[in-house]
Amino acid sequence: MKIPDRTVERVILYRRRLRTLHAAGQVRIYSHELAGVEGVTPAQVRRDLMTIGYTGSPAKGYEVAGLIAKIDETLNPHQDEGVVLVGVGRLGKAFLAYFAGQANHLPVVAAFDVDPEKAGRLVHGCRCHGLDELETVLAERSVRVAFLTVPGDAAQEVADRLVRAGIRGLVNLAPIRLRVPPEVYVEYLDITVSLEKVAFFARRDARAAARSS
Amino acid sequence: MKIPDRTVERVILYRRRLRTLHAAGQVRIYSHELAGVEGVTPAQVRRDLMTIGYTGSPAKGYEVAGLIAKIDETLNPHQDEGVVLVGVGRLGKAFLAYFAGQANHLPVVAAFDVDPEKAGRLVHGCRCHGLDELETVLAERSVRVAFLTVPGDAAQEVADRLVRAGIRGLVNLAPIRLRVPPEVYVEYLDITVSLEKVAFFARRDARAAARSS
DNA sequence: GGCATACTGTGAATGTATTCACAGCGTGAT
DNA sequence: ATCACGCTGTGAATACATTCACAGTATGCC
Ligand SMILES: NC(=O)c1ccc[n+]([C@@H]2O[C@H](COP(=O)([O-])OP(=O)(O)OC[C@H]3O[C@@H](n4cnc5c(N)ncnc54)[C@H](O)[C@@H]3O)[C@@H](O)[C@H]2O)c1
Ligand SMILES: NC(=O)c1ccc[n+]([C@@H]2O[C@H](COP(=O)([O-])OP(=O)(O)OC[C@H]3O[C@@H](n4cnc5c(N)ncnc54)[C@H](O)[C@@H]3O)[C@@H](O)[C@H]2O)c1
Repeated sequence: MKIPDRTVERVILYRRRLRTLHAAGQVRIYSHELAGVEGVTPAQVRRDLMTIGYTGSPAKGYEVAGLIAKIDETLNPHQDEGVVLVGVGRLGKAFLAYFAGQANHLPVVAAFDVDPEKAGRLVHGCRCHGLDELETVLAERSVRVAFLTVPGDAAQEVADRLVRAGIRGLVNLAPIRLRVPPEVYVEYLDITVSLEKVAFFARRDARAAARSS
Repeated sequence: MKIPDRTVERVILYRRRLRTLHAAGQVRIYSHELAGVEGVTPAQVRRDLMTIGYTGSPAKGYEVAGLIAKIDETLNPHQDEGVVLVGVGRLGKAFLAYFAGQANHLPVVAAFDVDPEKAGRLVHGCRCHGLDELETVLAERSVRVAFLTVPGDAAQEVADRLVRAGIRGLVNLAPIRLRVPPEVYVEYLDITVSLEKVAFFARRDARAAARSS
């Protein structure tokens, strides 16, 4: 079953909202309620849930707990898997701090940096290694996903090495497009591009716009 | 002339690459060269340039300098405009540091935080104000775009206030969807969602994937 | 000068995403 | 029991984005 990129993104948003509602004691939800919160149409919500194969009932809507379970099962069929972060600079440290404070099912299990100053230290509870240990740690922890927060001119080189070490997914914060083999998925978070885009659309009469990232 | 979201994004990437090439002395470029670097097809590049109304010549390709000028003119028809940042936390500080080191045509002209500790201080060369000065500063500098790096539970409230103060575009880093009037454009940079998406696609056989953000 | 080349510009085709619109149904009201 | 309601699930329609494919053409070469 193939789930399109856009749908995956929205389903992740639904899940986040559903968890909050579940914690607040809500048992059922209608497509238009979820839609309202996430800024999409009810039809889209129904189509998305159909895509992941979850079925509600016309009179009662969707069961919050059941839907969360279905999403978990669809998106995270395996055990919690660790991710790593390469480039413990300002941005990298902010990320480590942020993820340290979260009970995530995708914990950051290790960080890496060329700077020998940083090797061996704990940064917000996350062990920072020298680059020489990269292959070993990745293999030990069987990590498949990495954050890339190194300077732009080191990014390709580091990405190559990560891919060789078995990484299959990258969240790239460096302002360059990476060349990777087709089986590696890259998500680009390009802050400068986002800013320029917003500056452009802020000028014209933008549609409310949703789109995540 | 309406330029689609996706095209704007790619054009911004082309411009970044073109600036590097121009600095390196390259005078002309073919669609397939630009495409190769940015991970899109040559046909797409040509279509994008057609959309912004730039014309090359079959034998010589596109003129690097002319194309940059055309993109600038299309995307940034006005003078350099300042942007502001609200929420001088870990992420906000990283951004301020980053943009301070760049000669950007979208300079961060002011920052804001509720924390009285931060008010009045200079953070990486950027003046940090208390929230009470928000309306005044925005009006003075006629700022239309803002970064939102406050905690999730403050984001909606701050966004409302920014919109009331005249903001027309937001780059939102907080993990919630904002309710804003339709004339306000919001770009979501949701790091957790990106991570989860990558974790999902890293598992299946991902297509090389481009997509920015 | 004439010709072969390799590109661009673009209509048309294809592919993908979203929305419409409605049949069908379980529920709660009566 | 029966009915009316308001929801879901989904085929079909639409809208949007990408790619194909090729005519047209400026250039450099001989
Ligand atoms: N900070 C921001 O707000 C911001 C905004 C937009 C983009 N970015 C991008 O994010 C990336 C990181 O930004 P930053 O501000 O944290 O930079 P930074 O300079 O603070 O940190 C970069 C870190 O990477 C390390 N590093 C350098 N080369 C490395 C290598 N080959 N292997 C491993 N580690 C290496 C450095 O030692 C440093 O600790 C950059 O590509 C930057 O362009 C940052
Ligand atoms: N740090 C990360 O790597 C990371 C990753 C993903 C998402 N985020 C999101 O980015 C946002 C900022 O993250 P952070 O790590 O910088 O948090 P932080 O707690 O370090 O910083 C938040 C800042 O916002 C200020 N603030 C709080 N309420 C405010 C208000 N009403 N008006 C103005 N300022 C206010 C606080 O004083 C603080 O300085 C959060 O929404 C967080 O969820 C951060």
